Amino acid sequence: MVLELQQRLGARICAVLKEKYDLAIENISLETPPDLRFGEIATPIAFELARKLRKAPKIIAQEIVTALGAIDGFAGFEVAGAGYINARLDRAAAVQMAVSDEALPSSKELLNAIVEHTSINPNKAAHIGHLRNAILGDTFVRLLRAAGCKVDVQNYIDNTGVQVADVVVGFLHLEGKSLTDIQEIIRNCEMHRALGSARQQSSFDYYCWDLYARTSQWYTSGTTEENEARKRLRYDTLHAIERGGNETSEIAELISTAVLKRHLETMQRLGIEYDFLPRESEILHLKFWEAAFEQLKQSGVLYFENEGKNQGCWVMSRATERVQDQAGPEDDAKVIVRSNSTVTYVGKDIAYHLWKFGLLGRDFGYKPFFAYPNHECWISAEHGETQHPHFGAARAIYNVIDSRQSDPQANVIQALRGMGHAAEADHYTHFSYEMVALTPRCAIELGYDVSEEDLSRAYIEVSGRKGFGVKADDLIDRLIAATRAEVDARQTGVPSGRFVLAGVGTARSEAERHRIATQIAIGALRYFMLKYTRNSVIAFDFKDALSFEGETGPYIQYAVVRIRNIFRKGGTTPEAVLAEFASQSAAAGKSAGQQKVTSNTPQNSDEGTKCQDTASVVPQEAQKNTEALAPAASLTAWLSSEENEDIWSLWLRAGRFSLVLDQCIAASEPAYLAKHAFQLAQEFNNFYHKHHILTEEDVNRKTFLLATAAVALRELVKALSLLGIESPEAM
RNA sequence: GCGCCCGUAGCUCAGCUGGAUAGAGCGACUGACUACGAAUCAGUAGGCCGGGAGUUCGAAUCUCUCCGGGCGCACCA
Repeated sequence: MVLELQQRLGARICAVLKEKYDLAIENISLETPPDLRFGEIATPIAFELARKLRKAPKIIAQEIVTALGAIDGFAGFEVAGAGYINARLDRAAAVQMAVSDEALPSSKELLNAIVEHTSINPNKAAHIGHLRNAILGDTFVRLLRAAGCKVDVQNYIDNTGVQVADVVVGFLHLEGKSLTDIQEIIRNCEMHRALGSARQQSSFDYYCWDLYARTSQWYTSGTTEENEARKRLRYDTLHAIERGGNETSEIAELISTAVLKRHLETMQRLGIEYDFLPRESEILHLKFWEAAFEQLKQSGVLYFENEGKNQGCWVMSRATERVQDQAGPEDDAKVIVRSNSTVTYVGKDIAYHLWKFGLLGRDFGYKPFFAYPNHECWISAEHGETQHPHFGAARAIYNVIDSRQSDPQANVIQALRGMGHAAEADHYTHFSYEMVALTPRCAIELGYDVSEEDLSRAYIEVSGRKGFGVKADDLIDRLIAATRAEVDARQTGVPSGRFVLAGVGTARSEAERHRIATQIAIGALRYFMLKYTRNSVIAFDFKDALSFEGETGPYIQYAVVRIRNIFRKGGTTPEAVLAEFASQSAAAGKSAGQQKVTSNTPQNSDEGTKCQDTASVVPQEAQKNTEALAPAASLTAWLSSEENEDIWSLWLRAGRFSLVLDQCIAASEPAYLAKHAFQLAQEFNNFYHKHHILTEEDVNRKTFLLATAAVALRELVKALSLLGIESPEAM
């Protein structure tokens, strides 16, 4: 609603500037004034034009205002301050717009996009850092889809790296396990899992977490000779895995696949699903790099270095500035192919991204891998199924990768551009975010040894290698336990201050309690990860993450539950109320437009009768009284009176959704939506305390208040669902 | 040494492309539950927006510089 009106106003101002001053200004900056006293939309355009036109801003503003005339949806314009133009909305009209829930303007060309996120090395359990990645990525996917974009979700699996080799070394050489032993361990974990045993017994990824940390330590814990032998073992294992077709690579595949399944299960708890899992092993075996190498050589992006420190390597110039007159080797260049003719990580990444944009001329094989209730997730394979969906060849890609990787990401973009794929380079977004670290207090709480130096820091980086961090499933389990305690407390009538009314705590089944607790826990977790903007480091602390008050997911969910309770108690539904309110205000709007008051009383229409019988003892009088005023007039009065400013403010906030969505996508920043949802819930709670809806005697006003609640509900549920947070029926 | 990010209330953070009186949450203190459930609401206190200079009618926001903190910059993967 607000977005639409802003666009309308912007276009009109644009036209005025054109005809009046012959100025072609594309983007009229429009903003939200700090206070409703200044109207709903404002523009400082007159300030910008002051110098160009050599006139005082105030005079320009006045000229524009007079030239604007009347615009549909606006009540008027005025000049304020030193030259602001403030626009006041036609509040009754705006409310009607908000009720109709306008379709989203699909302003964006319908881009076919790939969002890649999660991408956890399949050698250990997921930790809180991975949660931030996956939640950010998943939420962004939801935002893009809401805006009408077709999105494939990919989760890149580096199953041939040293990290996997380390766990293989651990199993084979530290634990002396064989292939069949490992199969047995995995089977055992799955059995324990089915029985609902504790995480330590039932999670293969937890087993690997510890083993990986032990192996990492083992490499440096022996004598110098021993350590060297161990390192050799490590690289022999790595190379065997990369080659494939041997028992070591078979073990690696077994481990990484089992851990990957655990990751998908963990993420599924948060409502996160994937479409395709491309694996590094296929990028290797299907010779993606060889195809890319040819293209890179032909385009001249890579060149062979004959001297200097990178002698014998294929390298890529790093920076954009090419100092031509500077002779000699470019030691600063990025090595893509080593002197032993193996390819670096960035090289493989370039090949992979050429595939993403459909520029490689090769494709993966595809096999189904993981079944979600509503769709299948596919995985790359050397020899896939003949029938499979098509991935890749996207117009835009978003890589959710932490900010430490911005250098290699920039390298890939630079290579694309150098190869002449400028459009692709422009649509390549490194969706970067800062890490999740632990506060020293949290680290101590978890029982880790914290050094003196770390104690003095604000936060300590998590490390999978050291086994230092909070595992994702542990956190989710703790959250569910905490929310479950709250749900039970509200259930058994142990009140947090208030008497629990009979009937309020109607006995809920075990399954129901569990479901509610889970919804709240996930809501708390997702909101916690989304409320910070991307480039702020989250210093993780259980106290903050386990909080359900204030700016949290449960706060917003609670507002939803409150609204639902109102409708439940009132014996009506949001849909019915909105339908009634819409027909009422539409009819009234028409009559008001004709300057005539009709005797039409929409309250008596069949739609609205349900909520009538409980309240309104004096329907006849009430109708008589409001007849003189007519719903439109009273609506306008309610929306503009001082003591109802909170109601109008709530409607206005509710109408900002598409504007916020636009901003989120433009800035790749889901936190804006999180903020919006919280503010909306906050305004609703304020409204809730101030106006008691069900005891309102004026039936027209009661309908109006119910409609306000209904729109708030609709917008809250919509915003929450885009944040991946469910709206519980009860709490 | 080079590059990127951060520095805003006691703490954790918002502040969109420069704009009107710098906002939330937590914590502290005061109040409000026999109402549609208080996982809530109202109120009070708390700020040279790291320092300095510049651009501008106008700077938390842009530029430069200094200070403080974090992360990158390998033929590792």
